[in-house]
Amino acid sequence: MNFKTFKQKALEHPEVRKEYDALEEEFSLIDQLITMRTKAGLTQEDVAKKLGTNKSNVSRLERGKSNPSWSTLTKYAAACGFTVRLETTENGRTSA
Amino acid sequence: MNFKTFKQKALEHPEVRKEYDALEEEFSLIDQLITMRTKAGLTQEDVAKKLGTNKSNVSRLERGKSNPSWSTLTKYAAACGFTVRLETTENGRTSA
DNA sequence: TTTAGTGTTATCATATACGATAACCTTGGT
DNA sequence: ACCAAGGTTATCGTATATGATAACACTAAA
Repeated sequence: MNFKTFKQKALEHPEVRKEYDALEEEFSLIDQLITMRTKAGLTQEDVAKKLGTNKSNVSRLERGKSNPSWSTLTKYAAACGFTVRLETTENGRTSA
Repeated sequence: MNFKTFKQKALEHPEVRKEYDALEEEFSLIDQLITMRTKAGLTQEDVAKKLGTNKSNVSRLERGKSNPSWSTLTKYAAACGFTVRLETTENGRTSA
């Protein structure tokens, strides 16, 4: 069990999850995908069904084996009960 | 001249830009792309060169004629001097 | 240890993003 | 009116994202 797996597992526990939510962390796109699903308490198959696809494809996405399109990210997030937005940061300052 | 065009034009003026930066607005992905480039003071051709591609493709992207991949968004932003991040918002609350 | 649930990998087919090129349109300056 | 800069559109080729299916791996619980 590596750290990423550990983190995702930990999020399944309400207390951990609660503390975690308090933080504003920055991590990889993949981490964010997995975290959304974990927070939603869904399996890859659950998400796949909502997306009208298969769990293998969800796995591929979460394993970073592809370079997802914006709509894929949007749909995946929606299936997990999230909305997404592109946060852009100009060299130095943060912005719209 | 429609509103979107007007907004982009307005951003070229320093005073407008300055006031605009103060706001945290939320708009479409395309708006964000165009705004990044406008803020950077670059032409589509400028960005295209930095990306190693052609202005026509940049136009296609900004006109919403495609469904860009995450890496395309990242590269485009970098060419404009920005970094991007996927902001995920869980139904109701905001999160990582 | 077997089993069920979950996730992973491999492979193929199809849709589409992206690059290249060329022609065209729009607008501002002269 | 002309011109040049910036932006748009059309089209084609290639790479790759995504869907479908099937086989495999891992873990926890009985």
